[in-house]
Amino acid sequence: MVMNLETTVTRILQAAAALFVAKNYADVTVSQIADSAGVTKGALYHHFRSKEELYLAMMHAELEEKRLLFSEAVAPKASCPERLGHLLRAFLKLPRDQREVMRLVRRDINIFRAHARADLIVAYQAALPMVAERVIQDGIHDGELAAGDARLLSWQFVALAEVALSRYADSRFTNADQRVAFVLDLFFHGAAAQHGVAIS
Amino acid sequence: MVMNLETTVTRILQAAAALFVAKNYADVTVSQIADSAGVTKGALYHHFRSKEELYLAMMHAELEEKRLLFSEAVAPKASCPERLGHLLRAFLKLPRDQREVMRLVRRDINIFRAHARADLIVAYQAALPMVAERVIQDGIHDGELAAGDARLLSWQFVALAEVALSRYADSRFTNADQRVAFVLDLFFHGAAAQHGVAIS
DNA sequence: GATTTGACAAACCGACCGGTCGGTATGGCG
DNA sequence: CGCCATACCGACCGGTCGGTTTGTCAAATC
Repeated sequence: MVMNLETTVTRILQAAAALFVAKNYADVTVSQIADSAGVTKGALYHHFRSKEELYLAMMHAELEEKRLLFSEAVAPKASCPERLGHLLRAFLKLPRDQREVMRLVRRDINIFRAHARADLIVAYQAALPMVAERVIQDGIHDGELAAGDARLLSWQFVALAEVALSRYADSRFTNADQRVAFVLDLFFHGAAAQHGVAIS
Repeated sequence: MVMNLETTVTRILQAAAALFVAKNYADVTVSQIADSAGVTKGALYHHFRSKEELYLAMMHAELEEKRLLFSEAVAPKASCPERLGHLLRAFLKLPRDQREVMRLVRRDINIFRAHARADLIVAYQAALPMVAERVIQDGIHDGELAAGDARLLSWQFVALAEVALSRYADSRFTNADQRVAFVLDLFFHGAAAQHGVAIS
């Protein structure tokens, strides 16, 4: 026994991730997931008690993976903008559908009961906003950022980054550096025209 | 004949809006919509050919309403920040579920076929981002904003505004003015600490 | 080598839901 | 009044989908 248990489970999780990114929760059937993973529905239900449990397992696995990735990206000691730049670059290096997984949380958050929902939000926040929040908190502490609510600012930062990753934005940037610079500049200095700013 | 045709249709549309805000497209049944509107499913299907058509009709009606509202809000001649402030205030004055309707577009956009999807996106963009875009374009033209892609900037602005409308943000602001000022300040001047800025 | 156990397959079930359809009520119009 | 169009009702159907049940086979256990 055991044997390729792990490969089967991970194959199911990967198939589920791909399908849930491509289609709505309700429009993805467990049969499709099973087929896509090369197993039968019976096998799938042998490893997961329900469609919901499978979805949640997939999301938590993905989010934990991202959390580790992003945490490492901002780990080096550097200035606040540099570290947020590292974060953005780590995000950009992900293949498109890996990035899209982050979007699922917001899309599907209201289809689960309160308990599962809260767990998902916690996992999502740990994966991305809280990583940014810690960097921003350091930035506030070091005087690189104006005093303010670090959590709110981190969400704002993530929101700006997401827009800069949209399909429309794809056509506006020629490379990743440009995109990163744009987001950082907007977040730190805003969109107003510079009228000869004096930096101390 | 005719008579309360209009009231029946609008009651169905309103019931649909409320339900689709509260639950996923797939989790809202047409029977629920009919019940909530005080009619039978037969009556509903007398006025709408399908669930999808009903949803789309509801969304287009809502978005057109918002488009008018927002367009009026930014109409007065004023500075770019002032006009964007008007836009934010118009948004804030809406009851919560009216605001949430705007979120539906992003949530449900990928459950329809290409044609309906494109229509929805156009209606959404006309309702909010393009209103902001025109203001931002004027701002760039008048030198209030740094030169840049007005469309991309408008999306960034909307993204910032949405975060500032989140439930968490609710707890960080005591009144609407504070919220508006926060978003405007962040959008125009960024989050960096001010080191004695000289404005011409 | 008999038995247990876990991984998987395949057929199946029950509930639900979008959509249909035959029919009724109402009210304008000639 | 007779005729027709439109608003609306409510029972019903076909299909789908999450989940279950039963069976099989191979590896582990004794």
